[in-house]
Amino acid sequence: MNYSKQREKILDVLTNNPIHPTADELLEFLKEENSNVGLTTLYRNLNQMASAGMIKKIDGLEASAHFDHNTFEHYHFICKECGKVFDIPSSVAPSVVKNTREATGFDIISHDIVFHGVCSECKKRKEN
Amino acid sequence: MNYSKQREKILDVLTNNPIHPTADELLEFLKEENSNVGLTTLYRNLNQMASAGMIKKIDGLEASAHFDHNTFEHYHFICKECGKVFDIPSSVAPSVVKNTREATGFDIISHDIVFHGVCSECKKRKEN
DNA sequence: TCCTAAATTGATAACTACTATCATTTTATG
DNA sequence: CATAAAATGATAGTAGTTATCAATTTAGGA
Repeated sequence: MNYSKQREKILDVLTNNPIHPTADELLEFLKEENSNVGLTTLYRNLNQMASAGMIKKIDGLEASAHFDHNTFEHYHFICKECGKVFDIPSSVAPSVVKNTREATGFDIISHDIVFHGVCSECKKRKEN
Repeated sequence: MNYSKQREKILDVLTNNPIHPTADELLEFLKEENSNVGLTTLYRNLNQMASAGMIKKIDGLEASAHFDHNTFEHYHFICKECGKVFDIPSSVAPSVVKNTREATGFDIISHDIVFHGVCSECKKRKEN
């Protein structure tokens, strides 16, 4: 990865912002500092830096929402090979709501855990 | 909420599908059963049923991804009043990856927890 | 049963977040 | 310097979703 003024600026703005800006918000911040960056450049750099581990992209799921008739509390696992979504029992994270409420004092209305990885079937298929 | 053929069909297809279909996939399933439903109607009903608690919408975050310079393992809380994103320490869900790996046998590459609720400041503001 | 108001539908158009294309510019290195 | 690789950014396009709104359907009364 080569150096570029724009990337430096983007990382700079991101580092000095305690909030977790969206691309749109970053564009705005950059404009305010008179360091305009093209939209494409911004997105490209955010993705590059995220896959280089320099920053973190928080997006949980792909573009489209999934719907589930199972309204019991449970979590989700998305296989990056086959794209299938699997249910994960809520017992894998006991008292996560209680812990979080105690740690923050916030009111928690809902929460979701999304795992990304490779499911059993795809693991098997890749071995052969 | 009044009865409607379309809503019944949508819920029916959703209930009989162990996978967690996207709106697009649902549209396809409905077509296969010769019960065409308009795109708008589908989305409207999914959202209505989700907010009525009849089904669950899995999307974790709003449309746009957020970026974070903090690459330490941590989770996120989104305040539904002010929209701010807060960091939550990973200690609120100890051994969640280990538990999930043991429960499923899946390879877990990454995971994210997103809480929705009301932050301290907004709680205070609403009291006054 | 019929009447009416409220709810629902669905075609169309629009919006938002994001990505592909590609000519131009910048950076790193021999 | 020279040159190849990398990066930029304007433009156009895509995907998922929502707004608009006239036409249809539903749920209760009279």
